[in-house]
Amino acid sequence: MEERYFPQKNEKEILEQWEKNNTFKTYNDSDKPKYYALSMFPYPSGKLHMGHVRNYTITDVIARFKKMNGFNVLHPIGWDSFGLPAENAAMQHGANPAKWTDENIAYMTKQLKMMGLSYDWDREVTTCKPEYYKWTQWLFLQLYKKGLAYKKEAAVNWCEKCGTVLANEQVIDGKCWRCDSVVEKKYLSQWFFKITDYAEQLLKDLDKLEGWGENVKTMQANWIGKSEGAILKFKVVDAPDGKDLEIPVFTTRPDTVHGITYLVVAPEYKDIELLTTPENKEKVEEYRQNARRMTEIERLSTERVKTGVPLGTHCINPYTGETFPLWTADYALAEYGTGAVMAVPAHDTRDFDFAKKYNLPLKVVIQNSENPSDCKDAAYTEEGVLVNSNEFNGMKNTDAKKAITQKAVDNSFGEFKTQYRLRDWLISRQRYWGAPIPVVYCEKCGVQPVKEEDLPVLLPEDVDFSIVGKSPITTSKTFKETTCPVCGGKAVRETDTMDTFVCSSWYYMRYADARNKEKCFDKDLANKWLPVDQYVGGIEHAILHLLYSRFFTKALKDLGLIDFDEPFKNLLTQGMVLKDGSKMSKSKGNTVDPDEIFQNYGADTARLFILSDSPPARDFDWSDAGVEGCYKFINRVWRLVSDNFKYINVNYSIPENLSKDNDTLLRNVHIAIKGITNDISNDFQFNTVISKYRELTNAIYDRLSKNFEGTEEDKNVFSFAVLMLIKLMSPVTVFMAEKIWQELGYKTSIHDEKWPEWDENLAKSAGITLVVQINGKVRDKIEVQNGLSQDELKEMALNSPKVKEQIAGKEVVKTIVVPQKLVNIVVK
RNA sequence: GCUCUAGUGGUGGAAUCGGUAGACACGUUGGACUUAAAAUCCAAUCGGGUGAAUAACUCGGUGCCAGUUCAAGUCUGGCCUGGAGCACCA
Repeated sequence: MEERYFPQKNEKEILEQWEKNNTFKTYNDSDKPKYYALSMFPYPSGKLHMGHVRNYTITDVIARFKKMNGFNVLHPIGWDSFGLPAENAAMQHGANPAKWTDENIAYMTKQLKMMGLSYDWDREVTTCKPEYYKWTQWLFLQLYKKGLAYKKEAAVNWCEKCGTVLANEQVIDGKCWRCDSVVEKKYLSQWFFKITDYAEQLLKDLDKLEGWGENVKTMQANWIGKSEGAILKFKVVDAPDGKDLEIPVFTTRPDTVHGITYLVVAPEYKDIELLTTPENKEKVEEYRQNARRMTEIERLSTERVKTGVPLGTHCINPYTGETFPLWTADYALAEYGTGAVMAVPAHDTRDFDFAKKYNLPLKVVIQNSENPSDCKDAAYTEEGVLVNSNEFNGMKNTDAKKAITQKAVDNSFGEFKTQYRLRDWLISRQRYWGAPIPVVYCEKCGVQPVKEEDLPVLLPEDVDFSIVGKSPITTSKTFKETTCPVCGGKAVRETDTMDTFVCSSWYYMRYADARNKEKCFDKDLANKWLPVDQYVGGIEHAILHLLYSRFFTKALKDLGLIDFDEPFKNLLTQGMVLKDGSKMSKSKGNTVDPDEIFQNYGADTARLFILSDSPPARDFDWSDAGVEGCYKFINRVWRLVSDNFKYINVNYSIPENLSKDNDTLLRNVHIAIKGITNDISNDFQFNTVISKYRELTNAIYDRLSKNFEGTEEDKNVFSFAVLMLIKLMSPVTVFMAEKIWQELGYKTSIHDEKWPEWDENLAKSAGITLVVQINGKVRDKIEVQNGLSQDELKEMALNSPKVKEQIAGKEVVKTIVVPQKLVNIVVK
């Protein structure tokens, strides 16, 4: 055995063996229980970054641990390979997006293999390949048939720089999630998925997801944004052309209805022209133009003073008979509720600000009886009792909500209503590098889905990427013109492609049956492997990918394609990889290239280090010294074996009645097995797992340095300790463990070994340190043997000379004995 | 503003049930080995105080203020600070 460990040479050699022996292939038929471990699949951007390394290492260790614990583990990988960067590369360097993507995948595949990840490469999926996107298109057609995919004209988010529309979820602070440029509003006809049909289920089923972090669940709940309230309708009394018009509003505060002093409609409100008097027309029109020109950022700014203009018309309040004016103001949002708001300045801070600016009246209808407010300086938004509200006076406002809405229901001017903030998912993209939306437009038959047997609708290759301002796909001469699947007449293809998040909303199901040419996947296989037992990825997908995937799962279940209704049972959101306290990024120039680490220290060091310093969910600060430390530790373990090779007997047996030193080591091994197993099982605390590797290593070295004579007993216990250490480390330092295993003469892989078990009686030290406290302060520590009775412990504590000295002349009030731990003597 | 999350040495972080605060490392300092260096090994390392002392002892200490308890990093109430998400959502 070599004196030093040479990662570069050994890792390469071992990789070749694993590949040859198919060590990590997953078979569908197995008697073992299944376990599905999954990392969020990467975008093939060119090279792995440290975030990838962290993500894949965490999942890999979980997969290997579960495999050693007797599970049939599915641990696949693939490529989220559609998307803009490939297209941008094509535009900038004249490269073909497919070629660019393929080259990146090839390089990153090499890197992933170098990391020693236990993937079943036979299940690799690549979303940009026709054999995959055929099924993305097929699923689109199923959703279309169910009415869950539809086209509508709407105000949508437009990113000029990316030349495409974006989903709501992809607009961050009014900016594009990808390129950070300001998003504009455009009115376009676009394809949507009806995710809002599932708003309630998506919200309710969050409760089922016990293995998800509270942060992710609340983020999703906030995004879905459920509000219970009422729709109340108000008749317009003086519409300019004498029409009978009604304005419905959504409110969560029907209890304040008697306090309405005006009503606001959004500038984009559909009937606004019918509600405007001729005298006000010009001003209203001007205001609407302005509102339209404003960017989301300007409009959403809470700093901005509220503005608006009166329409000149009025409504009547059916509860009071009072009339009140109509205004338009951009603090009312067209897309939420009905686009109209009843304004109660006394009890809503926004209405209060607006009323104050335009000198609109306010009317108090809720009072706190102990501390009444006239609402002159601020709106009163707390709970209270109704006043100035006719028959509802004296009622608690929480009760009044229901009673007042009920009155509207009884008199047909309102209803109970649950409102969600979630909007439908806009999936059209005016880009080339995505799955074409499989529909055609026929002059006679209108919108028609492509026939399933004609899938996939292939991306054309005769496209020109140099033309700016339109989707490259529209430059194809062959793509657009086609025939109608119904009448056979002339038709044109949809040139929009699907949001890449559609592709990634079902890839984890495809892994169950990745090579199926007849179906998107076999139902039984999907039901067998899913849901994913452990999903690992970045928090940045807390809403986007994770919400879309949940929607897909529910929709696919309703389509009868699967039997489960949540895709990911447990979710681990790993923290970021930082360098010098801030996120690694090219622009900051603080990146560390994984290749360099693999070259200089080997993949084992990278794996060990990235798990060692922080728990997985927390941010991790990369330090060169830390890498160095891990590399040293790997060599320390290697030397432990190589320097003491002569003492190792793989067919060891542990005799009874060990010497004290050997007994201590034996116990330390059992303590380590127990601790490491628990740490992995309990939230994957890999940082403490690695400290326990070090503790055990230290304990074994300790044994060697004291009275180690190389007797049969010494050798047997030492052998046991070393072999267990290597096994415990094998999910993390995968190459070194395998190499040592081979050096010890094994012909099979250590990665097919069973996880070690511990003996509960041995997983504790032979004696305990009894802590003796007086009034809760530590005063003495006594080494005692295990298993003494409470009285014996108490006796020993009271006999301690230090204790005697301290309690002399005082009265012992009480003595508390904690078995196996401490005695606390309370004195006065 | 609302929601979630965290706060422990010089640093990363440990600490099942409330029971020795600071495991394991990094860093630093000193030492051994060496002609020298690297590598390796050993020791010290929360702060204050008493002591000639690397002896012995003692007090304080887990963001702040209270409380519960024999005992609080851990439980309860109130605050402060950082991070994240949402945000004129009626």
